[in-house]
Amino acid sequence: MTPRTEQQHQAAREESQQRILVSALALFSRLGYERTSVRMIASEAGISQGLLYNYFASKDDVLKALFERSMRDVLRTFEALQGSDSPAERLGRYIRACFAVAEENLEFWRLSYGVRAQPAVLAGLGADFSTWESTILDTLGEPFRTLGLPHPRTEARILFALIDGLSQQYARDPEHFPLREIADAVVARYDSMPEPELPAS
Amino acid sequence: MTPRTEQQHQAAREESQQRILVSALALFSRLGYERTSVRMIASEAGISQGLLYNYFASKDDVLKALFERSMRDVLRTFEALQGSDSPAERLGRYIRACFAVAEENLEFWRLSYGVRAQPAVLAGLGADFSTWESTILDTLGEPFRTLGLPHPRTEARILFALIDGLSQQYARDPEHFPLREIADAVVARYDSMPEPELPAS
Amino acid sequence: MTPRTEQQHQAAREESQQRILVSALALFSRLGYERTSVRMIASEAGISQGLLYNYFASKDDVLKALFERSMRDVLRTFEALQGSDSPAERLGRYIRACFAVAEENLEFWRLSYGVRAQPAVLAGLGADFSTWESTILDTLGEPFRTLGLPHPRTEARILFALIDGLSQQYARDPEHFPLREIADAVVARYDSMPEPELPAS
Amino acid sequence: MTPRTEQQHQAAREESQQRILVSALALFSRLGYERTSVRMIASEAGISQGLLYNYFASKDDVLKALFERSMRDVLRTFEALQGSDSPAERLGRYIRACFAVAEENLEFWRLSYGVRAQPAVLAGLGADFSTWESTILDTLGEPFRTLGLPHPRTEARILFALIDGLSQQYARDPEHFPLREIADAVVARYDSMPEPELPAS
DNA sequence: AATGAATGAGCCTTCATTCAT
DNA sequence: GATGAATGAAGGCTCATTCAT
Repeated sequence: MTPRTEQQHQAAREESQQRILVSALALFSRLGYERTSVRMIASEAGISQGLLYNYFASKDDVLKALFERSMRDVLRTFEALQGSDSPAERLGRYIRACFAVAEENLEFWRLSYGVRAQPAVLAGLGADFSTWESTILDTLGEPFRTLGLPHPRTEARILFALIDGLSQQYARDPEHFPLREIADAVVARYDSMPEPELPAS
Repeated sequence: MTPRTEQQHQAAREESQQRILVSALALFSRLGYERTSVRMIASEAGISQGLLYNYFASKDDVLKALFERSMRDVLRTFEALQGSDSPAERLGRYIRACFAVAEENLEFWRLSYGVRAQPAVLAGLGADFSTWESTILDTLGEPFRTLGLPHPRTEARILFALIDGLSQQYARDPEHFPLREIADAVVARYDSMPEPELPAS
Repeated sequence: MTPRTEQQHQAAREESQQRILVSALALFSRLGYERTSVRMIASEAGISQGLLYNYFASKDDVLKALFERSMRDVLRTFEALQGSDSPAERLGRYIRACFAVAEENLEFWRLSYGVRAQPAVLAGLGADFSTWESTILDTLGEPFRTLGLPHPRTEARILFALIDGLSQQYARDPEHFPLREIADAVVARYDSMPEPELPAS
Repeated sequence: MTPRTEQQHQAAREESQQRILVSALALFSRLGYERTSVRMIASEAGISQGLLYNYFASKDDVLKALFERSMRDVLRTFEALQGSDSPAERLGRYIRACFAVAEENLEFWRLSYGVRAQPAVLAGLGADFSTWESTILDTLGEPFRTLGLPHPRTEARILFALIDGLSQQYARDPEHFPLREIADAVVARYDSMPEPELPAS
C-alpha cells in the first residue's frame, strides 16, 4: 500500500535534514545567523527553499536544532570523561576535552560565539543554553571543589574564561593558532598548581 | 542670509554626528547590528533618517566609525600606561586597565563580541581590527618579553584570552559579575608568578 | 495479482472522493476557500495530498464539484415540489423549501455567500451559477406569473432577495436565528396577499 | 528648517493614502480580499510596495481603514435622515437611503458581502462591524417600534434582509438591476402597510 | 544642514502541484 | 490506487538608501 517503503522515506528524510543542518551550520558560522538567508541554506544543501519547511518550522528552528544537537554532543563528551581518578587528572582531562571539542565542532563554536553576544537570538533558543553553560561550569569546577579550594566557583569561572578566550582565538584563525601547545601550557599550569595556596578571589 | 557662522555649523555637525554614534552604539550593543535598523538609530538620535547619510555613507560605515573611535580610545589608554617602572608593575597596570576599559566601554565591548565572531562583518571593517588586536597583544606581552620569559607571545595570548573571556562574562551580566574581585585575583595570580619558572608552551 | 475486483475499486474511489468533498466543504465553509489549504483538506479526509489530484484536477476543481453537486441537489428539490395545486400553495411550498434547503445545506450555503461576492471566483466556476440562480428565480416566480400579477419577475426578485437575506442571517448565526418562525412569517405575509392588488414596481 | 513645508508633506501623504485606499477598494471588491496582493494594490495606486507600509501597518490594516471609513459614512447618512415627521415617512426615507448608499458605495458594498461571509476576516476587523450592523438594524426598526407593531425587531430583520438581498443582487450586476424601480416597489409595499395588522413572527 | 516620502531588492514563509515509487 | 518528498512561484513585509525640496 505504501508505494515507497517506510525505510526509503526515512532515509530520504534523514538525508535532506542532514544536508540542511550541515549547510546551515557552515553558513551561520561563516556569515552569522542574520546574514544567512534561507535561500542560501537551501541552495547550499541542494534543495528547494520550500523543502526546508518540511523539516523545520522556521529558520529559527534550524538554529535551535543545531544548538540542541551540539549541546547534547558536548555534554555526552563530558559525561564520558568522568572517572574515579584524582581530581587533578580529571581537571587535565576536562581541559583537554574542551579544546578537543572546540576543534571538532569548530563551526558550531564559531556560531555560538556570535549567538551568545545577541541576547535576542539567545532568547529564541529557549532557556536551554544557559543551563548547558552552567552544567559545563559545574563539571569544570568539580575538581576544584573536590580539592577543597577556597573559592571553587571563582576558580571554575577563571578557568572557563581562559578556555573560552583561547577557543575564540582559535576559532577565529585556526590555521595560525597552536591549539595543542596552548592546551599543553594550560594543563601544565593547572597541573603544577600547588594544592590550596592558589590566590583566590 | 548666512544664518549661522561657520563655527556654529561645525558645532551642529559634531553634535549630530555624536548623537548618531551614541545611539547606534547603544542599539547595536543591545539588539545586535543586524537587528538594528537605520530608522531606529535616527529616531533614537532625534534626527531624520536622511540626515544620517550626510555623515555616514552607510549603516556599515557607522559601525566602522564606532570601531575606529573605540579602538583609538583603547590604544590611547594603553599608551598612557607605559612607563619605566618594573615589568611586573606594568603588567598589573595593563591587566587592571583591560578590565577598566571593558567596564567603561561596556556597550562597545558587547558589540565587538558579536561582530568578532563574524568574519564577513569583520572583513567589512577593514584590516584594522586585527592590527588593533595585535597591538594590544604586543603591549600585554611586553612585560613578559622584558622579563625574559621563554615564550612571551604564548604568555600574552593566554593572558589576553583570560581577560577576554572574563570580560565577556562580565559583559553578559554586569550586575552579577564581581569584576573588581576577579581583577584582583588575576593580578594576584600574575603578581605571585615566580620569575621564569612559568610552565610555558 | 489483481487484488481487488473492479467493483471494490469503484467503491474505494467513491469513498475517497466523497471524503474529499465532505472535508473540503466543511473547511471551505468554516475558513473560506482561500484560507483552506489542500493539505488541510487531505488531512481532514484522511488521505494523502497527492491522492486528491487523482480525483480532482485542482483545488479549484474541488470547489466546482461542490457547487455542481449542491446546485443539482437544490434543483432536484425544487423539481420535486412542483405540482398541480393552487399557485398560492405552491408559493408557500417553495418558500418553505428554500429555508429547509438552507438549513440542510448550511455549510454549502455559507460557502456560496462567500464565493458569490467574488466575480473572479464565480467566473472560474463556469457559467453554471447564474443559470442556476435564474432557474430558481423562474421557479419562484412561476406562481406570480400564474396568478397574473403585473410584474411577476420583480415579485420573484423581491421574494428571492428576502429569502436570501434571511438565509444569510441564519447562516451567520444559526443558533440564535428563529428560522422556523421567520419562515412562518414570510409565508403568512405572502399567503394573506390579496390577489392582484400588490403594489408592484 | 523643514525643507518641505508641513503642508506639502501633509498633501503628499493625503494623496498617497487616498490612492492606496481607492485602489485597494477597487481590487478587494473585484477580486476579493485574499486574491488581491499588496503588490497589485501598490501597482494600481502607482506607488511602490514599500510605501504602502508607511501608511498602513499591514494589508489587514488597509481593509480595516476601508471599513472604518465606509461604516462612518453610512452612519452619518442615516443620522442625517432622522427627523420628526411620521414614522411611515421616516421608514420610506430609510429604505431609499439604503439603496442610495448601496448605489454610491457599490464597491465597498461588494467587498463587505465577501468579507461578511468569512468570520476569520471579520474577526480581524475588530468588533466594530457587528456594532455597526446593529446600529443600522435599530435605526431601521425604530419606525416599527414607534408605530407600536407587535414584533418590531423581527420586522426590522425582515426589512433588513430584504434590502440586503436586493442590494446584493444589484451589486452583482448593477447594469441589469432596476434599482430605482425596486426601491419604489419596496417603499410602496411598506407604505401601504395597514397599521398593526401585519403578520408577525 | 535637514527632512521624510518614496523606492525596490530581498527576507521568511506558504502552498498548489508534480512525480518517483 | 496511493504516498509523501520535493518544487517553485508567489505572498506579506522590512529596510537600507535616495532624492526633491
